[in-house]
Amino acid sequence: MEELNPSELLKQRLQKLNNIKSLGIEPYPNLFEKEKTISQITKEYFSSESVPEVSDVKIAGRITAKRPMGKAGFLQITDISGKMQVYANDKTLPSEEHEVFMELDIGDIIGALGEPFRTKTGEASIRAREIKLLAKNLSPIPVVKEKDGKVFDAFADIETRYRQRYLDLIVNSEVRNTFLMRSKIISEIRDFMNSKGFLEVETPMMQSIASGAAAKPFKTHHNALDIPLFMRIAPELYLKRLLVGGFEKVYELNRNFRNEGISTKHNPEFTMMEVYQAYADYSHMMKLVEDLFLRLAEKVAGGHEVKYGEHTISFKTPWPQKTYLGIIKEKTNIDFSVYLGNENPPLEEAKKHAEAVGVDTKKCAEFWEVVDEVFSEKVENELIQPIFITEYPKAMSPLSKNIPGNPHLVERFEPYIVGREMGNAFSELNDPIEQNERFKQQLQLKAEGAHETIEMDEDYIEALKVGMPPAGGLGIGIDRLVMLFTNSSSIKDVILFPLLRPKA
RNA sequence: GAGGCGCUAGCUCAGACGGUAGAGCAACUGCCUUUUAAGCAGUGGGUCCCGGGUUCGAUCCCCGGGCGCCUCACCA
Repeated sequence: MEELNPSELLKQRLQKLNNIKSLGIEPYPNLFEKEKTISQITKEYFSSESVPEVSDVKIAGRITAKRPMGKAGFLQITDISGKMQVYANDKTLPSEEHEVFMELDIGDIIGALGEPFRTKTGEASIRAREIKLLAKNLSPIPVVKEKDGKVFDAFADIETRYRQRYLDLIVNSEVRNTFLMRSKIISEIRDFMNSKGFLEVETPMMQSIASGAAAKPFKTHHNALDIPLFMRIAPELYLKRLLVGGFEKVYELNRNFRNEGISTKHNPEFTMMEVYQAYADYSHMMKLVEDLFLRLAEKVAGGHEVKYGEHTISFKTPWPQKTYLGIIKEKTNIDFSVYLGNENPPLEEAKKHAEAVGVDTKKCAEFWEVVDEVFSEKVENELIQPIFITEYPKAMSPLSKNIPGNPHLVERFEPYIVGREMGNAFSELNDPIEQNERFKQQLQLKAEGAHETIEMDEDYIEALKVGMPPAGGLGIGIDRLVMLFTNSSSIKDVILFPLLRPKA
């Protein structure tokens, strides 16, 4: 029990708990079998004016409002599907249960059995002839009131909402809806992928080399082997080992971990889907992305349009395409393509161009970092409607395959929606000798001070030497996708328990 | 990591030349047997985020710290 300074509220609740026990009633019974949700009951008994005559409707959920009147009273019960009133008085209930009924609190979980009826104002209700306490609430929940769509005394403190998400879920129905939607979206994605013949697989979350992306990993240690391990920053290289192994269409939908900042768009653990298809290339991945987003829009929003903030996003296919360097030129008039053939493109010149259009390049240590800075400052935010940005410089894409006949550009695209990168895809580099060279170039760039580079993975080169079929690959950030389809502005609003610093 | 803002009752928030605080809801007591932001009457409840300084006196002023939010940086 509570040791230190039980609050007055807690003392009162504990007193009630004892009262209930002294009546011989178990305040935390083992089981109450719920047969129907509130919305099912509503549909079944209250879809017309006249309520069918039955006496044994069973309802269970949490008390979220209480309107007592003398020896009678109404309780508002909320379950996962909705809300319903339960009415009882000293005639409808046995005397002992009536005694408990009178003592019930907002926050208690109860089950009730009784006949459905409409009150004189027409509200769907249950007249209880049996009420069972299922869990006594000792720590009061926020009480939110509502009238005509207007919310009073909203539970709004963001920090408490995230730290005690269960209260947020109990009290704020739009939060509950967002997470119901998240589950639905993820399940739709799996259905979609499975229906296209992709196999869902699981590859290591703990890896001895954190490669496959450019990011800082979390480090841990395995005691028995006495080796360092890293939480994965991407499953990419393992999934491609599976292509070597003969699987032809695989995907993994699970967590990645990156030891980087926290923001409205970043959580250290986030959900990613990666897809690999052998005997395909990036154009197949484009089609897959278009079809997937359109299907999600149809399932979630009932059409090809989704509202996000002030924007209405249309997922009609096909999406437009623009090349990476082309759109930079279009928006800034800087033509970086003239440097493509240059082995060592001049950093200072890039900075001069960038600064001329007002881009701060202080942090950039390398030519292509400057280019990418220009892209994110001057282009990204304007890509509201779905678009594919294509043809990335090879130097920025160490795992992708060249465009045939073009040694400087790779077959790669990134889908952008509402100014955000939603994914990354390319034709997978399967030449082990070239891949080895690309890893080495990454090491070189790192030595020159580039901030994020991809780690060398020699074991992966070994796999490629066995032979990987030509393939297209795709990664999609699922949290951001869910943000888009749930009209959420912070990633914390689509992650049930976002990382927060522990309360001291 | 930097800057800005915030932290007062269980919840939402007021407030005070610096003299240890208040409302609504929730809770408690009484009345009320179809209410629905139920109603009426009454009652209780606070280390005013933490620590230090100034002061006769700090929740308020100053300094330091904690946590959060927003913006920026990095990425997805």
